[in-house]
Amino acid sequence: MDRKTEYGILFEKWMRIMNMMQERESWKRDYGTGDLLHPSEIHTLQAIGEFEGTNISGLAEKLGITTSGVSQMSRRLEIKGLVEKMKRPGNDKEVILGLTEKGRTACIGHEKHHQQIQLLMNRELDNYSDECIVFLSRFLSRVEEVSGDIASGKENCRDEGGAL
Amino acid sequence: MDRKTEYGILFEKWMRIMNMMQERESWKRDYGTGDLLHPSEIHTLQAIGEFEGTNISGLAEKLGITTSGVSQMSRRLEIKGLVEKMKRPGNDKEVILGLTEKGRTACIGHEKHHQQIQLLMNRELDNYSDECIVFLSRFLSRVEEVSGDIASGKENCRDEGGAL
DNA sequence: GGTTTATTATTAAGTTGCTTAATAATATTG
DNA sequence: CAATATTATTAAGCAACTTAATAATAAACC
Repeated sequence: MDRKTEYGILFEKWMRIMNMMQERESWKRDYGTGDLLHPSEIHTLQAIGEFEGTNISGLAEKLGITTSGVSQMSRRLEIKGLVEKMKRPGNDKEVILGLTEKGRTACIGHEKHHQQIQLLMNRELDNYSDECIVFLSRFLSRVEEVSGDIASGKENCRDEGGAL
Repeated sequence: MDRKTEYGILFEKWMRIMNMMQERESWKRDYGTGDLLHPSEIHTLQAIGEFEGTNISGLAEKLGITTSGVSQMSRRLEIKGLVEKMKRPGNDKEVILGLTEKGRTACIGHEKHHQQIQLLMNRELDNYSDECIVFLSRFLSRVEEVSGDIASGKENCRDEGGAL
């Protein structure tokens, strides 16, 4: 099989995988608390755990969304009993976020889930030579670079980048 | 550097790329008609072009969404002047979909955009040996397989799969 | 100290891309 | 011809945001 044909097949595979990932973005899951959490909810929860004690605007910055979005999401998580909101001591303006016990449980469940996926990848990678691993690492780095370049508008497009 | 460490770095890279792809899913773009089209709009448009003359429910099946969703999206595309709706001859029930000239222009623009991204990947792949290409192809196939398995519920989860 | 300005959080309303449920119209079948 | 099925649309709702407006508090300035 010639190289160009192989490239085409490879690209199609890549695109199919990307599409799968996008579909998966609507799924919800129980991380061990009995609640079905949406990806955005568990993602926010994880960030609250990682930056425990941060205020709304701090978290907004970390997540790259508006304070409004964080405010809404944290209220939802508070209602579900996963997050605690309290005033920062000596400051009546800022609201700082922390995990409840239940929230911590969900975070641990999420972490475990993450590790399970990583394990799957590790098991796959075990089948290949060192050279392959080095190549794959380099290739993914390049994808990340190029993807970032596109995102920062170095391509001739008005508002978007590609899906590489 | 030992293999396990390399695996960790690789996995992080993979996850970062997946996250980038997801963010990109909200961007809109001008495909040569002056309209800024959302990914879903251009995706639907492309499908209408591919299965020209299909009815609403046929397209819904192809896209894996409800007829209601297709009905709404096709109305939007009709309003934007990209899609034409008409009754199937000899049938007052079915609505068949086709592209307008403008819609065709957008589709061609989309195709070109696709090709540009593919070109970027091809150029990158040109730097590697045949062995690397064969490996990458195999690796992506495995990712697709495993990802599909997870999706069809072969993992111990209630409603979700992983992000491999 | 008091006034202006800035920071911070919330809320209301809007958007996208769907979903489910209800409705209406047309086809098909018995 | 009546009952059933297919098809398309609409209304309402949800998730995960956004922008714009509002309200409260803190900081800076004079």
